[in-house]
Amino acid sequence: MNRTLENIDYKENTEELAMFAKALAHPTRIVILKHLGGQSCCFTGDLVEVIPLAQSTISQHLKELKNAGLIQGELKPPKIKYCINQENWNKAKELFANFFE
Amino acid sequence: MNRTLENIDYKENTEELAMFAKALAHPTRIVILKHLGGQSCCFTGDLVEVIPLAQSTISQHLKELKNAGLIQGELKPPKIKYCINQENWNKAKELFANFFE
DNA sequence: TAACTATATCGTTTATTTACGATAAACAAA
DNA sequence: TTTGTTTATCGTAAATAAACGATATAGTTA
Repeated sequence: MNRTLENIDYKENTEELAMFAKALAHPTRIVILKHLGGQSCCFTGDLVEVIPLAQSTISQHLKELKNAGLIQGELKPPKIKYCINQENWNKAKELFANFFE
Repeated sequence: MNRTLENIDYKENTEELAMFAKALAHPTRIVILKHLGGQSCCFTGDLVEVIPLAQSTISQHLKELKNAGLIQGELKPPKIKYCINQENWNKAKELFANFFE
């Protein structure tokens, strides 16, 4: 990490694109997003059954996707239904599309 | 990192997409790629002048982009001319486009 | 051959990420 | 109220990433 330099300010799009890319930078998170793909949603437990990782690990990945804004959780006690956040998904889609021309 | 579980095998596209995303997951690397954008190429030194980071740090980022296959270096002694690797760039472009539908 | 130039690599430090098991929290149902 | 279910959070260990300065390397030029 940067230790001695004051923070660089990149253009906003640059930061945002890097942020979305970081969210996609792990195969488990790609799998989760593919699972949620299109309009469909799912519960944490569904993912735990499909992905061979500890429940806590999957929860952690979900948190990162949520922090990046790509998904959102809706309370359906005692479960939580996760869906794509369509607005940010579209934003990410556009940022990548523009980036690649 | 995964310590106790044998490696999961994700589908190939999943791994590859995550790998490209990881390469894009830092604003400095986005800046570098934008700089190289389209067909134009540049030398390491050009980037060092533009980006306020140590030369060694930039070289490190270039190495990661090269490892991901997104750029390639051509010897123009004593310089090295970096360009987009168009083939892999297109592959990445397609993977992202498909992923986002 | 000796110096110069441009870039890569090495060694190091600090921060972040990824994984786990254990535990806590929120809510429903008994 | 107690129990069960589902998910998040905590604490921790190991790996990886990001930054730097110092040094090595490759190829020109003097």
